Amino acid sequence: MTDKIPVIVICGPTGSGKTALALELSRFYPLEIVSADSRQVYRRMDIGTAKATAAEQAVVSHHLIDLIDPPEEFSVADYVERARPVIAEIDSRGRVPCVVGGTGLYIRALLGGLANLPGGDAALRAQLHRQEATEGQGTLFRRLQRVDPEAAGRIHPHNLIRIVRALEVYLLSGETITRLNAAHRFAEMPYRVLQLAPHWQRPDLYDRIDARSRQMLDLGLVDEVTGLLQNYPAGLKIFQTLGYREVLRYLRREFNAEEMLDEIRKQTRRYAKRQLTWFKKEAQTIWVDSSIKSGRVTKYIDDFLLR
RNA sequence: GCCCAGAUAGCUCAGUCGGUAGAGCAGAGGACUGAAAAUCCUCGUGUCGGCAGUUCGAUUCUGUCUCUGGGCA
Repeated sequence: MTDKIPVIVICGPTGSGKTALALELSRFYPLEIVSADSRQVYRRMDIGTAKATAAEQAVVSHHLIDLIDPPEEFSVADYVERARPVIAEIDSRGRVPCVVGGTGLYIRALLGGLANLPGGDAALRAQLHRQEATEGQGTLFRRLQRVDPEAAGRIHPHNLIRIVRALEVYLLSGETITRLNAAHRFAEMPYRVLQLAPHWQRPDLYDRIDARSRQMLDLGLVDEVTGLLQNYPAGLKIFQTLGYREVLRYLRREFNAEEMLDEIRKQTRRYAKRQLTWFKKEAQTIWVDSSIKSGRVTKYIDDFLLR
């Protein structure tokens, strides 16, 4: 029980001040930051992912940032595999790992473990998508109904990505995703966790998102995307990233500058809402007044670390 | 000051041959186990600008007032 490594988690929606809070806390506690962000793992995606700046990274050690180049693929499993040893090392140095990020699935998998499923197979996925395209909409869903009716009952017929994944698991392992997941339920619990999330009134959060969207453009997001396009094809997955895809459409003249900004703001608000839905569902999330001055955050941490 | 056109959901607008109304967008809620900043689902009651008249019944017709565009002086 008590020999479990203590981990502080700062999660929550984009723009809620997770990074700032972590930096602030690192002045009072021997923290090292473990990013939990599916886009900050990419090099050359700095502005649009609101990555901690070099100066900020110099103040506290940051981990799991800038791991791979844009053409490379990355998954939850890669994340967990890399994060686990990093956390162990931080602990062995007598410091406290502080997981900071908004990618809910990564955090859940890190803290709860991942079921023993086969990894993603790009070629198989492409093949399945081809089947859907040639044989008509609904083909894969009907196939899933035959193979794993329970999964088909859970997954909406339009949610192709999920349908493909469920079929992929079956085709690669011979076992259904339903059965493989059933025993697991994110129940590993390898760490002792304090999970905090900055709390905001919705309009205030949206104001922050609006301001940050504009700031990203002011800092040169368009140039960042242009630079990426000079080196990589526009078909890469990273160009589906919020912010980057809107800039791409601007560069293709589908948007003018104002429409691009509006679209980034809107999509970011929607993203924040999805994140809120995710973290609200996790009962252990403690929503805290984000200003450290209230003393509430430090109280939680003191209690947690002294336990 | 006069003439014309508007005033309906947060926004843009449609509509009701008189039986209290519906689209798009915005917004809200939700799902999620190797693509997760991805992907997917659900949700539309609002003094139909105010007041009065006609009518069994007015958001709809009539009058009047207010406001907003545009035009003429």
